[in-house]
Amino acid sequence: MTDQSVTKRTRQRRPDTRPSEILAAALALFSEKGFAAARMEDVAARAGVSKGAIYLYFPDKSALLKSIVHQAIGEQIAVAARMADHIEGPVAPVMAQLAGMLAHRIETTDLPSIIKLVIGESRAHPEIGQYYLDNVVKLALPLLERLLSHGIATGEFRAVDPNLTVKCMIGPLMLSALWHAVFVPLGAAPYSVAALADQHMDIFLRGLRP
Amino acid sequence: MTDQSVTKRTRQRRPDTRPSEILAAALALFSEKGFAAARMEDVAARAGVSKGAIYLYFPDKSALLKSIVHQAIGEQIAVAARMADHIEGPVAPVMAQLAGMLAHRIETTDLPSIIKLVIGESRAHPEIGQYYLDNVVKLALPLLERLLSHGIATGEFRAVDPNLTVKCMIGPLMLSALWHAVFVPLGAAPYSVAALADQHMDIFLRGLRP
DNA sequence: TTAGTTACTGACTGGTCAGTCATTAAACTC
DNA sequence: GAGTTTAATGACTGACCAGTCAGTAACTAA
Repeated sequence: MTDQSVTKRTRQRRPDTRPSEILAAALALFSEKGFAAARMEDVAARAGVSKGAIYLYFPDKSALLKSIVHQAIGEQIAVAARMADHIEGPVAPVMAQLAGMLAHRIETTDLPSIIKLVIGESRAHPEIGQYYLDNVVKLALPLLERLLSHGIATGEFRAVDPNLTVKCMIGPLMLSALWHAVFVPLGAAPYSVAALADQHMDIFLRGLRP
Repeated sequence: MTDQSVTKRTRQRRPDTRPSEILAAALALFSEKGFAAARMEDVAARAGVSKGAIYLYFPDKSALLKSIVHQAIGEQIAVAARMADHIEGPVAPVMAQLAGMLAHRIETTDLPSIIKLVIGESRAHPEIGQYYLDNVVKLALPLLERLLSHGIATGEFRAVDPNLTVKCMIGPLMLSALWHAVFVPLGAAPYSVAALADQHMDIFLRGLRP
C-alpha cells in the first residue's frame, strides 16, 4: 500500500499490459480462494485497476478463467509432439526427457494451480474441462502411447497394455502437481519434482525391460 | 416427480435417516456443480426435504462438506494400517493387495468425487484439506514408506528413495480417481481401475527388483 | 490551447442465496 | 381425543457481488 503509492500515485493508461496483469491477478486469486469465492473487485485491486477496467478487456468473469487456461496450454503440447514423433534410436531416453520437461514445468510455472482449477471447475464450467481434455489429455496421452507401442514393437520394452501404462507413467507427475498446489500450502513437505521424475522413470523403465 | 409423489405425498418425520440422505444429496450436488455453486435449496430438494430441515441437522453449509469428508474417510486408513503393519514374508504381495483395495474403493465408492472436492475446496476451506492431509495422506504415505523400507532392508527391493517412491506408487491411482471424477463425465473413455492397478504394480514391483 | 479520443473509475442496481423463524403438522402420552 | 413435544416447512431478510454506466482523467492531434 504505502510503497506502491510512491511509484504510481495517479492512474495510468497502459492498454497493452493490462490484460496480462489482470490474468496474473485472477490466477493468483482463483487458485487461492477458488473461482466462485474470488471477487472481481479483489482481482481488480491486485491487478492495480478498478473493477470496471476488467470489463474493458474481458466480457465476464468466466472469460478470465478461459483465458488463463488457454494462455497456459498454448502451443506446448504441439512442441512436445514434434520432438517425440520422429525418433530413430531407443525410446526410453526420450520418455525420460519428456518426464523431466514436465517436471520442470510443474516446478517453474503455474501449471499446478491451473490443473487444480481445471479439476475444481470442470463441472461448473464444462468448456474449461473440455478444452483441457481436447488440447492436453487427448494429445499427450496418444503421443506417449505411440512412443510406448514403438518401443514394444522394436523389442525395447516387454508387452504391456499401452493405454494403461501411459497412465502409470504420468500419474506420479500429476500427483506432484497437486501435492504442490494443494497440500504444500497446508503445511505438507515440498519435494523436488525433478528428483521424483528421475526416481519414477528409473523404476518405470526398468520395470518395462523384457 | 410423479412417481415419488405417489409413495410419499405428505411430509414425513424420520429424524434417524435424514442426515445421511442430506449428505448423499449434498455430495451429489457438490461434485456436480462445485461447492459454491450448489444451492442449499437444491440439496434439500434432492434429499426430499425443505431447506429449513437441513439446518435442523447441520449448522451451516460448510458443515455438510466436512461431514461428507469425515464420513468417507472414517476408519479406513486405520484398517489398512493394521493389515500392513505386522507382516512376516515378502512385502511385494502386500503392496499389490493394498493397491488393489484402493482401486476397488475408487471404482465402487464416492472416493473420486470426494478427492475432487478436497482439491477444489482446500483453499476456501482449509480445515477440509487439513483434515484430509492429517487423516489420509500423513497416515497412508508413511505406512507405505515403512513397508518399502522394510523391503529394502531385507533385500527384496533395491535401494530407492522411499519417500519419492511411495509417491510413484500411488500417483497412477490418484490419477485414475480424478480421471473418473473429472474427465469421464466430459466424454473421456473410462477404464478399469483394477486393471490399471494390476498393470502398474506389475511394472512398479519389477522395477524395484535388485 | 483546445477539441477530440480513449483508458479508466467507482457508485449503483438487480438478482441471488445462506440462514432464520413463525407456523404447521406429525407422532407420542395418558 | 386433548395436550405436549418434536420434526418439518417455506416465506422472508440481509448480505453479497457480477456487471453497468455516467462521469473523469490521461493522452493526442490540430
